[in-house]
Amino acid sequence: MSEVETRHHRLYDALRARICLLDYPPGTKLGEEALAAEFGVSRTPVRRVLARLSDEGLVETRHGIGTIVTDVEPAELAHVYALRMELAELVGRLSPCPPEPEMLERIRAMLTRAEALARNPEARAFAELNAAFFDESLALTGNTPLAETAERLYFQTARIWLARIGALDLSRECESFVAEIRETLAALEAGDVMAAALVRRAHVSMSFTRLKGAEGAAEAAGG
Amino acid sequence: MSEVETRHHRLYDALRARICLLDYPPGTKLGEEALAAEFGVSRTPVRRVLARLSDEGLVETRHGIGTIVTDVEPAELAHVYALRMELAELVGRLSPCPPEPEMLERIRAMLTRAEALARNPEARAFAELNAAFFDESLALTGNTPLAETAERLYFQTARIWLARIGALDLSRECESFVAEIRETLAALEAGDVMAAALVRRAHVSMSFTRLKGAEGAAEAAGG
DNA sequence: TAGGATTTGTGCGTATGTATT
DNA sequence: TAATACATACGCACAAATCCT
Repeated sequence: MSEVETRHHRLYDALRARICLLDYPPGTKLGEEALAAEFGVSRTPVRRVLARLSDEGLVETRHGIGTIVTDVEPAELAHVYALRMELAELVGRLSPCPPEPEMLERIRAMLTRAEALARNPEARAFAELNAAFFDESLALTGNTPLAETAERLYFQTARIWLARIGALDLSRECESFVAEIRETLAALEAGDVMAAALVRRAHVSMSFTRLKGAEGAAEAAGG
Repeated sequence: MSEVETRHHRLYDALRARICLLDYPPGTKLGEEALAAEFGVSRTPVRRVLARLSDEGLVETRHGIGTIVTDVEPAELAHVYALRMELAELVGRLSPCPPEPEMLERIRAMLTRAEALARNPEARAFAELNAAFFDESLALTGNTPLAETAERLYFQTARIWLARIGALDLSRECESFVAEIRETLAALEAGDVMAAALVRRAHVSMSFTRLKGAEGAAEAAGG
């Protein structure tokens, strides 16, 4: 990979992570000059990265105003979740890849961390571990376009889910996550990728149901 | 829409169409300077569009060499088709939208044009009509992320299909297309979006099968 | 091997658009 | 309403990379 591409990825990954972990919550204004100074480059490569984030819908750039981290409307959120559920299942049906031993080892390590997290819940550590687990799940399909699509959709809504997690029961979310990793591990150790995919689909569905419930409760309470 | 965005879309749509209709076949070098001169802008907005096309995988930009229209490997092609089939079905399951009368009218007009094309096959006109029909099909779902994903995948492989169409029986492709429009129209006139989605899935599948058959025949013949 | 031609990447000054006072 | 501040969009000149002779 060329040095240009390396730097682009470094910038892109850093900004995307900050957006999705709410270091930059929706509405945050990202100054080209400030980012350029922080990363030790000029405005040009920064603008290249912001353009990509804009094409992907994570930020919105407007002439004379700035580059602002976007929010996601509830209707759009529902659509993304509905699609993510279907894609999760497709991971088990289109070119499923049996997991390598190293992958199982990594997931076991995640389970340990998740269990510790469940005993001592913390939103940000939860979000990071969740993202890492999602990243592993993408390796279960050899269908590259499917993996790329699933990843894009995950990053489009991860930050919204994290933003609303205060309204949810964080410890309950952690419990559910631990259960998901356990069930996934059992499926993968049996070599059943389809079962792992169905577990994931079920948990995406439940996660969205809890999200909707929390939203409804917040609205009913006048929030 | 701002003037900046308007120009961006004009450039983007133009270049994407040229790539997908094989005005720029894979391997073509797109010069920033030349495009800037043709569209009466400087290199900057051209580079903005080429960056987007690069992120979407339609071109590949390399320092010191140029921006080159990509090709798609057979394995990748198979993955994209497999995914497109599934997404075609999802159009009927996720937020299906009953078609408006104007849409039916437009599809009837397409049927007429397709029938004329079947009597007098022509690859480029076929490709354009096919793209227009696909565009209409996206309106059948209210799930925006699904529609956007389906569109991206369509544009990733449309040019490959068109490039290989010489190896196929063009008149047979036209016949199949006429049949697809007829069946789709029947389904939509009955208000059955799911049936229309299944028709589409079936035809995407058959199209890929014919493509594989032609590839295999070409290889067997030593091509 | 060297050097010139060509092409993209970068840096920065300027133009343009927006919001606020 | 006008002026000012500030941010992005643009265009150009130069640097860096590649190819060909």
